[in-house]
Amino acid sequence: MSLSRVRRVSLAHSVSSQLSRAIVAGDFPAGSQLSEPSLAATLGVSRAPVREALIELELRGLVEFDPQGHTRVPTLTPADLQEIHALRLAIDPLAASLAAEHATADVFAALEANIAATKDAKTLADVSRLDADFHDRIVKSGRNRRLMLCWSGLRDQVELWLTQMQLRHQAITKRTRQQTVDSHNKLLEVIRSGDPKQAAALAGDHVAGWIELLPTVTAVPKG
Amino acid sequence: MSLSRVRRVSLAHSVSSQLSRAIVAGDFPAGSQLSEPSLAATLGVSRAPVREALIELELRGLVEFDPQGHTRVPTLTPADLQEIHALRLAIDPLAASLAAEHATADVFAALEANIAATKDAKTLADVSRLDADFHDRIVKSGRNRRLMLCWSGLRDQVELWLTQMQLRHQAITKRTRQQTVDSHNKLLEVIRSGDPKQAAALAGDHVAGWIELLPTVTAVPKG
DNA sequence: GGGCCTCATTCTGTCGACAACATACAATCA
DNA sequence: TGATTGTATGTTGTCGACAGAATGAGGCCC
Repeated sequence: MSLSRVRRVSLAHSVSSQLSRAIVAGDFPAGSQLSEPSLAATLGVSRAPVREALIELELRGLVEFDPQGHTRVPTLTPADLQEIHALRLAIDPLAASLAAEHATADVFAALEANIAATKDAKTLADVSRLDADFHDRIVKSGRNRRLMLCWSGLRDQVELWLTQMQLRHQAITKRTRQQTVDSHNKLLEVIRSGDPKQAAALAGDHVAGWIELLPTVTAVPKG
Repeated sequence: MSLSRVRRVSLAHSVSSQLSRAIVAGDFPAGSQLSEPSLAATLGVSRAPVREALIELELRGLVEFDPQGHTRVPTLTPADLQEIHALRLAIDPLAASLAAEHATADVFAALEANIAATKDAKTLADVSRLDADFHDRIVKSGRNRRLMLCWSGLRDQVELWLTQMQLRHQAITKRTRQQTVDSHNKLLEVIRSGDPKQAAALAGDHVAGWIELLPTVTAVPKG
């Protein structure tokens, strides 16, 4: 039997990850207030870890503090989404180019598995989750911690936006799914080829394509 | 007389800004441990606001938590600087293109004043501060909060790196200064022209130029 | 009946205290 | 002497408590 390193996990971290999952999943309506005492009571901890988690979530864009100091779930507007997309148009090409330089075989395997899974996706939530995971692996393979930090914040906010638009359970069209699969396949191949510039260019196209895809899905909310 | 909104400023915010200034200024040696009790005693507050400030500083990259939970001033390596520069190569063009779309007359005035001040810069610290301010205004004029957040973190870390390299008081050559002035002038003009694509391209060149400039100043530390 | 004042509630910001844990050092034993 | 144990100190993670501010309900006066 091999012993593995014991890692102590703080309550604040548990609260943070639980809260971020809950917020992204839509457990709290947009604009609703998160009171520290009530969260602390619900989670069975004191206010201190809750407070620390909220500070972290604020910097990640999953909650915001109003002028009175109350914590609220932000109501993401089209302008917010535009901000996010503008940043992604700058970030994703960098991620792809770094991946082209540093990615290893196991990354490719994971990306292939991800694409295979995407072919079975039924809802927008499935595609979204798999897409986020796909880009997660690309970003991580680039080995740039600061880039990862920036990306993870954007990713969570996109997920939150999907939830707030009530798009999570909308069925996807074959065309949307196929488009995603094709796009990811191309991205994977160019990264595997190891050409940073081509990878960056294609990643930019990928994001731009996704942005253009949005109106078609937002046009019919409540699938 | 016009009344401005009274903003209550929390101790945590004061601690955060004081600490970030102190860290960037080099008051704490690289790698040194920041103990909460001692900081709290020095600042005359309890540990709670100090803790909150440290969490914020960690997400901004000005401190890091080691596995034991101790807070340390990160020792920025060349690899860190490379990470930062890679991100800036992606971020700055976006900032410039947004500025080209949204910047107003007062921004141009401020940028002109900044360039004028740069002509009198004596040390690398001067140039660095003015350069950071120059880009600050460009980023802010783009009206993308998420971009501003990302940028401000990078800016502080670059400042910290300059401090750790003991480059702050190094005299600058006329050539370096002139190069900065010329580059900023060109950037200002292309932003003023309102062409986002050109602005983005030029901003990328600007960052790349600055990166290439670095070896020449790091080659002779301790001016 | 409408506007104003008071009060109760709730929340945040801050504080001091305690337990668990890590680290360094001194003491002990083979 | 060298390894091990015990101890003392310092630090973090967490908790409960309190003051000040904001908010809303309810009563009161005109």
